[in-house]
Amino acid sequence: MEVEDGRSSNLGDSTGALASRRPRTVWTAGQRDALLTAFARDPYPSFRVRQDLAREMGLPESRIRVWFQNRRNRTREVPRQGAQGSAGGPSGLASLQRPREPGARARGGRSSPEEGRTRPRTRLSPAQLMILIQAFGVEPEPEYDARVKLAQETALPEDTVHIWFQNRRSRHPVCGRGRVPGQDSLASHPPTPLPQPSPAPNGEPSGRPCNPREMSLPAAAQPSSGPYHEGDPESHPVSNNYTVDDVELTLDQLLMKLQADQQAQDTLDPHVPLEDIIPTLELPLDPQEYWTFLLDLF
DNA sequence: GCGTAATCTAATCAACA
DNA sequence: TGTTGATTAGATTACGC
Repeated sequence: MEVEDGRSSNLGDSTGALASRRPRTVWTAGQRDALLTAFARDPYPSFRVRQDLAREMGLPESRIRVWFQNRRNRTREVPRQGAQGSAGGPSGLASLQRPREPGARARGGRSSPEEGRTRPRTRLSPAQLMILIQAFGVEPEPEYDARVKLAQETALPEDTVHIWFQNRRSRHPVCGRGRVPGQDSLASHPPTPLPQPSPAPNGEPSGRPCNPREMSLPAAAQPSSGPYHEGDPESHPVSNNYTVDDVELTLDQLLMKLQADQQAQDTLDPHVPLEDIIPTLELPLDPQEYWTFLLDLF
């Protein structure tokens, strides 16, 4: 599994400043020609085609996907003045209509299932999930550099990390955070610290979930008032006979173990089953039960 | 200053347990 | 059937030339 670093030779380095955004890709004339040719052939290339293009150009597949997204948007744009045809939609769209199945939706719709059409679905391991959830609790909107670090820690492509955060934000909104309209959220937050094993008692992550069900791991033990206990003051302890303190403690241990392993190996192997790690911890509760609880929690 | 890469949200599909 | 990774449209921001 490759980790996209997005720093190909033809990428500009933005002055050495903190990379809140991925350095802007500068296409060569040859690359642009190849992209335009591919776009003329199919504005909705499959994952396989995008991957082939990426390989030819020595760039991450995600750059190819974004180029096609932007290209479609620009091609679709119609003049604001004098535009008409409200009944049939923008006329400029005609050539861009993706072949759709009957009943396919306007958004998120896809053509019929086809081998290699989409990227193979990623199955995140418990260790990878733990790292991501922990990071999300600290910073739900990680900047580019932080995403690259997380990608290295989890051995996932940066793009997959990015998508995971997007999905997570949309499905697990956090209180007290929100994008200010007209403001680039990427530039509006300080550099993202990587997750720490033990948040200070009062140093809870700002990204507190709004949903009581959402117990981002490090924020699990929060007995104080607030949306967490809305209508269910006994909702935590979370499960069985465990208290949140038990969970917090063991999660801390688990994270420290993972980080120690990572330091020892330079990179964390996300494929190491969590069962192999948990028994080595000094747990205040039964490892097997804890493992079951973790699976339930995730 | 313009063109466009990068990023966001929202909606949706679809694989899988 | 619910969860969640992947994809899309559309809008916006900010960087390279």
